[in-house]
Amino acid sequence: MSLYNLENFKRILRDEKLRVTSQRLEVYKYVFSSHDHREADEIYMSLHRKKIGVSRATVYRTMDILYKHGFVRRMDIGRGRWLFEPRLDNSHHDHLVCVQCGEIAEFFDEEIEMRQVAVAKELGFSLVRHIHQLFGICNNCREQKL
Amino acid sequence: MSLYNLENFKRILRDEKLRVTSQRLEVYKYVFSSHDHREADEIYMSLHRKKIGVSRATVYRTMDILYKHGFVRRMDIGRGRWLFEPRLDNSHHDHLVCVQCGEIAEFFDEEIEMRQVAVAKELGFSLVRHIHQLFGICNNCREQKL
DNA sequence: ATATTTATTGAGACTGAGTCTCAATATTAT
DNA sequence: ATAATATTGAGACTCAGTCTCAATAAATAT
Repeated sequence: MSLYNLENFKRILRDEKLRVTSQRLEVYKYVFSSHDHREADEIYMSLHRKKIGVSRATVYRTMDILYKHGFVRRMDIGRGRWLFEPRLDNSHHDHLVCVQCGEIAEFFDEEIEMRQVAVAKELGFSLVRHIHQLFGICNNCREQKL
Repeated sequence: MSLYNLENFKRILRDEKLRVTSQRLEVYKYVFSSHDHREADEIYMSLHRKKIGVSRATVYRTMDILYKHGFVRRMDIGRGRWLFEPRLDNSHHDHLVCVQCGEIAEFFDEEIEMRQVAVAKELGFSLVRHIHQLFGICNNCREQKL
């Protein structure tokens, strides 16, 4: 059972003195309808195709709320673009992306996490956050090349 | 003595059948005049202030050439922006950025590098490249807060 | 319930780093 | 010197994302 169900989102909105609007709920429901990583514009277009009327501005604004309250993760994919994914549990992970087909795998490595903190400390920094993305070629794509 | 001196750049241009133009040389000279990490537009503006006439388009095009031929590194700082730094040696490193003052430190950690390859392999990928940025608060900024 | 207050929405203008166009110009080869 | 062709630059364009502001809808007070 995920912490992040619709009722929880409504509660947070109320706590923050934000209004519970049908648009916000539609965006939430769509984002949490799968585990997929999506761009904000993709979300807007999908809702649009499904005849669910939520403007582009509202989708972007709602994704900000979801991000700021920890409902979704945000992955910088360059050129000013983000990929959002629903946060289904509280575990941290980073991403491994296939440069051929775009497939995304998630990883978490205790050793890397610890070394990051240590490296920062050695240089006189206290670590706040990190971006870590690996790019490679997945098994599928490698086989197709042979 | 760095591999990357002006003569070497000219040689590469000739080898690639690219023309040796005063604009390209000016951009090169400016980028290699310090170790600083700069955005393309900063480079354009600096040359402009120094009354060195190189258009914005040419600065961007020249930075592409420098990047593609390994003269500079490029660091994605989000929202479609890049930071360039002259590559003064062949060693790989990643960055640690102070979220308060923007100071940039460089790091290289053998352990992290090895784990990245291992993690990718475990998930069925062969690693091609990675983005790894740490964000923290530097000693200076921490002290100023006290 | 109804009125009042005020947050939210949406169409479309705007932003800004970066890219592209194409006529004029500069470099290289002959 | 001339021909062939790559490069340049001014400014238009791109595109994800942000902002504006009048109209609308939620929440609150009466």
